[in-house]
Amino acid sequence: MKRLTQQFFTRPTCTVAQEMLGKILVFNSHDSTHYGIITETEAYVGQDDPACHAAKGRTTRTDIMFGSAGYSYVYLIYGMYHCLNIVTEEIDFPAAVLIRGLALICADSTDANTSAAPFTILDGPGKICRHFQITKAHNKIDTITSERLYMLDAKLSLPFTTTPRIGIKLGTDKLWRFVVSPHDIRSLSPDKLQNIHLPSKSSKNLL
DNA sequence: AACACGATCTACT
DNA sequence: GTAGATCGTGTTG
Repeated sequence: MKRLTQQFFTRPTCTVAQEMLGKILVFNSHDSTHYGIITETEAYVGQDDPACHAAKGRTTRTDIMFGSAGYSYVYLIYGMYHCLNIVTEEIDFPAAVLIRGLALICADSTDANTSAAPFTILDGPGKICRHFQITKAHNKIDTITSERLYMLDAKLSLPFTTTPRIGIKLGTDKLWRFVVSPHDIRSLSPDKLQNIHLPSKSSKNLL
């Protein structure tokens, strides 16, 4: 599987957010590697978007959003949860995609005799970072080149719906949240998943 | 230096 | 449906 390139992220944020659905997020914590199929995203698009953290201009926190596409933007919300974003668009245009949902890929799900739901679904940006142990220590990682945090193109095409963004007060008129339904996640056919070769040392199939 | 509040989640009524 | 946890950041003085 190929990694997502900087060109992938250097495009209109809503396009990137939609196309990130079905891609594989990879994160190496100190003791293990986590994989998840991205199933929900939101776009935050520039200074004209009142919900975007960079709407009021460049600050210490939002500086990363003005930088190169493909960098991580991790922030603490409500004093207790972290949220993971990927910076998009050209330099000096502050925008990012918030990763809100994942279908976890576990080695345990490789048992072909198990007909139970193969995926654990993490719905919510805080849950994702809590599970992966992503913190502000992982802010400003270049996911194009990093071995710690990056994305892979599994060539999956998933249907999705478009809704207003969640948890914001301004900008709710924009339909910039993109969601794959749990049903469509579960109905991912095994033959498609067989094409997913995780970049482990043994490089064995997922299923 | 003090203050208000947020791209959330959980528990409880 | 509503409240509370909890703290970094940006703004104001």
